[in-house]
Amino acid sequence: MRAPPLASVSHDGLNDRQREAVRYLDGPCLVLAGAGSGKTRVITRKMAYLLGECGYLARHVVALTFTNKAAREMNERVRAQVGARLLRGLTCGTFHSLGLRLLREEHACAGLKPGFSVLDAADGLAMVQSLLETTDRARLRAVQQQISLWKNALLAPEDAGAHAAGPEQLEALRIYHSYQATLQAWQAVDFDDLIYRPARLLAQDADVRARWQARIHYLLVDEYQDTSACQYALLKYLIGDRARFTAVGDDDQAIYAWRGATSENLTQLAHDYPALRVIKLEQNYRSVQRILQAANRVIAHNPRHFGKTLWSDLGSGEPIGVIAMDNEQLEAESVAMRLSADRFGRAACWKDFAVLYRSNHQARLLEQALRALHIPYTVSGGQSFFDKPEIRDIMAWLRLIANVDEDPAFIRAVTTPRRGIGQGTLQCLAAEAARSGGSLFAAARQLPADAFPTARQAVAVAQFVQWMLAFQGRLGERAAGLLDDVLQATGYEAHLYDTLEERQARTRWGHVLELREWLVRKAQEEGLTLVELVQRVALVTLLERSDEEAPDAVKLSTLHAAKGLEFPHVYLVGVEEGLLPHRGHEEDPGQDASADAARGSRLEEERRLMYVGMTRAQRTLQISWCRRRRRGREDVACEPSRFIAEMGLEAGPAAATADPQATLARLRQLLKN
DNA sequence: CGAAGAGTAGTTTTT
DNA sequence: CTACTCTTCG
Repeated sequence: MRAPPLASVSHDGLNDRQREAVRYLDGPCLVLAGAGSGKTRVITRKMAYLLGECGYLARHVVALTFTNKAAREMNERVRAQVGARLLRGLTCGTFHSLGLRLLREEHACAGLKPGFSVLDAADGLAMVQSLLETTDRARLRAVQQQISLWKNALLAPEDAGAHAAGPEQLEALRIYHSYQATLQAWQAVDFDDLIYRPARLLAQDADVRARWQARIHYLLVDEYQDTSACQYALLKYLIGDRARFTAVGDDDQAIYAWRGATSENLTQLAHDYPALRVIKLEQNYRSVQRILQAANRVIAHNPRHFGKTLWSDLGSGEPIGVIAMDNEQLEAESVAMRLSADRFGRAACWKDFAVLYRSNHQARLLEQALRALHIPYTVSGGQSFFDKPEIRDIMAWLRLIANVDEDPAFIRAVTTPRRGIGQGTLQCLAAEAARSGGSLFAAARQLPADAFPTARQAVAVAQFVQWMLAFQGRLGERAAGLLDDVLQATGYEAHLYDTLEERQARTRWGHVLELREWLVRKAQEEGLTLVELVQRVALVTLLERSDEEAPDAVKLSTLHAAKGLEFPHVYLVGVEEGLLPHRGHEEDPGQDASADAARGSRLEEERRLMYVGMTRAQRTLQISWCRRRRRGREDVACEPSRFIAEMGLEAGPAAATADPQATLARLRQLLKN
């Protein structure tokens, strides 16, 4: 982060407001931190303050974030200030990882066995599919999302009925009931359960509540505006009457309402804790004035609860560029070329640049365009390492060893690599499981050999069961040896080379070895058992090495994934009606009195997304939109986003009047030489 | 049972 | 255009 000007700070590098936020420990504290106002600095300094000067023991301090990356960064920054020794025992992680830990430690009270599984979204969707018996993907996702929203609103299946309206919601409710029952039968939890179940448990069980409240003496929450009702409930139970906590957030950057977050939690906090000290951070240390002013104008179109006015003394900066391109292909090419020219012209590094967009699929064209000009880049988000089929294959084995009752893992493990067990055999097992009410594995174990159509199937199943039981008995061993034996037993490497082309097999096997390395390293570093490792993997979205090595590369990122980051130069692409704001989110606020009108309209959230994107930029901001864009099959005409008008740029001789197409041709010529 | 082929549907954001 | 699903054949 850029060093603040000397005049406004004292020796400790904090301004008055920031210092107040760090030092205030007497009661509940809410820090309203505008974009670029030094939020991370405050939160890490406060942790250092607690652990250092105030003598809090690390194991009594909990800091919660939304992403693993944010947690890791926070950890490092605090360590740099207080040293590794004082950090031992500190809980600094995501809501989900804290929830997982609580469930693990209190598994008996929660009605779970120690090796319970954590299902990822794909497994959850598969379960909804089997329950709903349809292949309509849109419908399946809608049901899954509805269930997720109910959980985030802390509604059990029994309670959700009161909030379900219409045949579709009632159907979703029916699925919700059986969904939870099936999870319990599998001894599995889904992502949302990692918050939902701990919150319920703390509400119901006074002993558990007392245990955790005694343990947490101070709690800090980052990105508080993105908490759901469920997460807020969890927080309240953890905080207890002591109410020693600091929440940091910015209602203007709330962009996760679609997954159950309610920025009402900000106003709710003042109601629930009348002693709440509210501190506003309004000086922006990131962006030049032109950018900040335009962003302020855009966000001013939203109704706002807290009157923050961000200001900056970093100079006015260059005008914001807005250009229109004929289609997304040209847009991507022009970004690539302007990027090249910019880097040269400003003598900057590649990593000083970011290209931001609304939705993931936009990355494709940009990647192509950048690759064509040999511009190094990294893509944030996108498909995760742990989503790769070869990784899911191996993980299915490990998950099954940890919890033989988890049917999704069973199905995957028993069918890959192919071992003569297919649809027919699985149907046999499913029938038995349905009859006895047990898991597929239990069925495989119990079913006599003559229950299968062919003897071959019976043998294959029996052998698989033997394997599994043998591995299960070795759960206590070191992860490395067990893992190697699993790979050996499955013959996975040979399977890859048998079924794929040489090249592909080699990369995939490489991934498997990477996974092996990662698991073994984790096991050693943090002293985790295989069971713990397997549970944690569901929460890890990216391999950690990916941002450890910091190559000099342009960052391609969705707006959502860009939150919390900053770049000297930002290109914001696809700023059109229908994309940003996204289709179906353009309705004007106010008219309908439906439930989510209270939560603020979707348009407002899209506007905040624009605001987040703009405020990532430190020095220059380039915005582009396309006159035509391919949507599905057909080309459609597009109009510039209303947010461009809302920026209120002075109509000058700047970029608006330049002919981008001509510029493009000129640049193209330039690059040829 | 499993692999290769043809046809078909699909585009928001993520822990 | 691509990725995935369902179908058909060995």
